[in-house]
Amino acid sequence: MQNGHPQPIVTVDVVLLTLKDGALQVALSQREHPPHPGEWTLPGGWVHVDEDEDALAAAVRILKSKTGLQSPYLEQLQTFANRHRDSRGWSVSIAYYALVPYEQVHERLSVPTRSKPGKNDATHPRIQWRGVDSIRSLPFDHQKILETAVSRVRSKTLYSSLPIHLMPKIFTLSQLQNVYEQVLGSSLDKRTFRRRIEELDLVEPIPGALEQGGAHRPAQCYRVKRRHGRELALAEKNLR
Amino acid sequence: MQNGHPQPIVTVDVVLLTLKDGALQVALSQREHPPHPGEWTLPGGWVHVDEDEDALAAAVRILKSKTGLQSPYLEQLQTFANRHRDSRGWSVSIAYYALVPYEQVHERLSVPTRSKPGKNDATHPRIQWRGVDSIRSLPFDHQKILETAVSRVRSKTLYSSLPIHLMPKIFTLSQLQNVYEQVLGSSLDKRTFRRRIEELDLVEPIPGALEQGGAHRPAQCYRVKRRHGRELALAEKNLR
DNA sequence: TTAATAGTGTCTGTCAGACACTATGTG
DNA sequence: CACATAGTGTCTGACAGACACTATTAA
Repeated sequence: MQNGHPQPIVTVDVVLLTLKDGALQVALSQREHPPHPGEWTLPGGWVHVDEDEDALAAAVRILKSKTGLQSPYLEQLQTFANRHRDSRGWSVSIAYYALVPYEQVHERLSVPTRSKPGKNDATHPRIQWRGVDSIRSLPFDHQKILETAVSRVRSKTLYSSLPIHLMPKIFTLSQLQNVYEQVLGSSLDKRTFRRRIEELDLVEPIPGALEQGGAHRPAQCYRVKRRHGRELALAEKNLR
Repeated sequence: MQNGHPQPIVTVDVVLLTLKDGALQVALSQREHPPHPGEWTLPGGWVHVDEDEDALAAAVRILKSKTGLQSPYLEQLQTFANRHRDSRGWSVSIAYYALVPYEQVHERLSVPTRSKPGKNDATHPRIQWRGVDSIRSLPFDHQKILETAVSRVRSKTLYSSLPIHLMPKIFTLSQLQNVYEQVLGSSLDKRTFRRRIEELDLVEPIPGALEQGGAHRPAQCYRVKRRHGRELALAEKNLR
């Protein structure tokens, strides 16, 4: 209650996406409390006005507490706010989407934390990965939030370097092209793809680094240029 | 307070834009109460959980109460949410932007309502139009919200038909091109512009309607095709 | 006639897609 | 050698920008 007005509930929900088994997958988290106890939903939570500086900080905190992830690419998606989406009352969900390389998730969720042995994180959150195109319905309006996020990621993939945030630190151009193709669900022409990547000027070859092992010509290894590193991703603004 | 968590304040702010005197202008509304009493800000207000169905409905209500406008093009912009933007506490602003033809605003704000003579709307809100590029600072974080909106409108103008919502019901292609140029602040090639408009397939010539009067060849009059009328605009979704 | 704006024809440089070609590793 | 994938050369059709040209009115 503020100035005589009852206030809506304010939450932040995060659509965390990764590429696994050749498909775009979303992280679902199991709810502990009503409404929908035990069901799998997008990771979300209340804004904590006493500890969160802003909505982005709330998203970072929630993502870390529910998945252990520290700093994936994170960007505001859209706000979903109406009377019916949550049975507890008129509610606002400031939705974010996040991209993370699967190798990074895998470390976090399957390997016990060695850095602080005294701290018990065995109760680490229950996360389930689901292919985004196999999900038919989710509690609240999370299905719609998910669809909005996937649609946004796919369309930004058409004209930006967004999928770079799904790559490991070192990768080849063929691997990068595969990631684009898996996100979009369609194949791309090799020459055109490489021209685009070169124009974007976001990656650079690692001198002398070649990927050996295949029964074929070894591939040049690339990395993201410094100024476009993952740490800067948080600060990136909407292009349009 | 919900579930033991103090809740943020939730408001909706609207960046209402029009084209007047050859430039993009924004509607500012004079605040009545603290904080910043008497100062000019973006029209905004609380979400009323008892009367608003959703955030869009709140934006419509706020816009109507502060400007008298019924149904301009209205679309969610972005949500600004942090601890510092409002001195009353941790606050959320779900920001919208709206486009309206100036002739329509002019009717509403300067002509007394004749439809319901018994109802007094003489106390109609104080609105001031300011060129968007002449504004250097606004209270709260409204400067940033304004800049985000203007930037979004300009970039969408580059690849969409957004400025159509700034046009009167009947217009010529030259007038439409002028509007695009005024929004963008740069001139466009006539041939290229007309090709684009034709491809978008959003407007149609009005049979037999020519704009007479000038000392030159009369221009064909156009209108927005039915399926793209202003009444549908509210339901339109983000392209990307 | 001139002036002014509406509207069209058309050349040209750029560039994305297509695809063939060369390069270089393994077995 | 065959084979597989990496990486490059290059043709071509589509198309955006540029701009000249025609059309149609008023005075």
